Amino acid sequence: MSTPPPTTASTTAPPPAADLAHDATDLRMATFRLARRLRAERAIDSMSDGQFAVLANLHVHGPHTLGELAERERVSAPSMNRTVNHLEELGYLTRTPDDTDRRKVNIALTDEGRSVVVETTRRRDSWLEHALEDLEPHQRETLAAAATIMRGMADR
Amino acid sequence: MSTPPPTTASTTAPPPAADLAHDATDLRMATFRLARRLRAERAIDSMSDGQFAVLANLHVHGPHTLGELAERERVSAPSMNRTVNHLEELGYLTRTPDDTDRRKVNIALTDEGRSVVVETTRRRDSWLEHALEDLEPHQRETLAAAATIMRGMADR
DNA sequence: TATTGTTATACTCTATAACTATA
DNA sequence: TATAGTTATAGAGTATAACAATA
Repeated sequence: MSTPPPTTASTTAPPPAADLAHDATDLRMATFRLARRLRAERAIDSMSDGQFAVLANLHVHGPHTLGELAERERVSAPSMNRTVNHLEELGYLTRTPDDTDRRKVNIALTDEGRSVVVETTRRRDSWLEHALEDLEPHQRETLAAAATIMRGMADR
Repeated sequence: MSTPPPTTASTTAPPPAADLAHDATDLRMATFRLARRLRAERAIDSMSDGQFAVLANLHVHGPHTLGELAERERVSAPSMNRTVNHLEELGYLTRTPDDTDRRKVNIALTDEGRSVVVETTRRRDSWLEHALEDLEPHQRETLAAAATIMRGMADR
C-alpha cells in the first residue's frame, strides 16, 4: 500500500498523513486554477461561461424546459430566460411549447449550437491533452483516478 | 478541418490505457464541476467571484497596482477599476498613490477584507475537508498528488 | 390555487473609447 | 509621446417582484 509518493513534488512535500486541512486547501487552489485556465479556451470569445454552460447542458443531457435549465445551472428563472433569449436570437437553440403541458417550453440545441459546444469542448480538451502529454505516465494515471473522485465529490 | 473523433463520451468506462482524449475530457468535466461546487461556498453571498478573486489575490500576493490586478485577473483596466471602487466602498481595500510614480495607485487589503478572504476560504476548505473525510485514504492520496500536478499544468 | 414562464426593474461585471495626470 | 488610471457608455448576467397562461 505504501507507494512512494510521486517524488516530483517540488517545493512542499509534507507528510500527507492526516493533514486534511492542507489537502483541502491544496485541492481547492489547484481546482480553481486549472478551471480558470481551461475556461480561457473557447471557440467563440464573445460567448460567456454561462451561455456556454447552457449549450453544453443541452448537448449532454438533451432538451430541457426553462425551469430545468435554471435549476441545473442554479440561477433564477428570469436570469435563465434572458440567457435563453440571447442564445435563441443567436440561433443556437430553439423554443417549442410542450405538447402535454402548454405552460412549459422545450428548449433544444440547433445544429449551430451543437457545433459551438463541440468546437469549444475540443479546444479545451486539446489544451488539456497537450498538457497531459507533457506528464509522466504515472502522473496521467493519478489525474485519471482523481477525475473520477472529483466528480463524485462534486455530486455529493 | 479534419473530422472530429466521436467525442460522444459513452457512459461505460473505456480502457484508459493511452486514451489521452478520454482522460482530457474526464479531467475537464471533473475540474469544472468541482470548481463550480466549491465556488458556491462563500462567506458573503452578495460577493461575486470576481470581487473575491481580487481580495484573494491581494491576500496571497500582497498589494498590487490597478494594472497588475487587471492583468492578473485577465480583465480590462476599467472593469477592474470598477470592481476596486466597489470593494473600496465596502471597506475591503484601500487605494494609496505610489510615491515614486504618481500615476500609479497601490491597492491593499484592509483587515476587514482580509477576514472576508479568510472566512470564505475556510468555508470552501471546510466543505472540501468533509468531502475528503468520506473518502478512503488512497483516494485522498490520489487527490493530493493530483493537486500538485494540476497546479503545474495551470501554470504552464 | 399552484406551477411555469415571462416581463419589469435594478445592480454588478464586462468591454471599448476617450479623457486626465504623470513620466 | 507613452503609460497608468479613470470616466463615459453600452451590453450581458444576476436577482426579486409582479404578471400571464395553463394545470
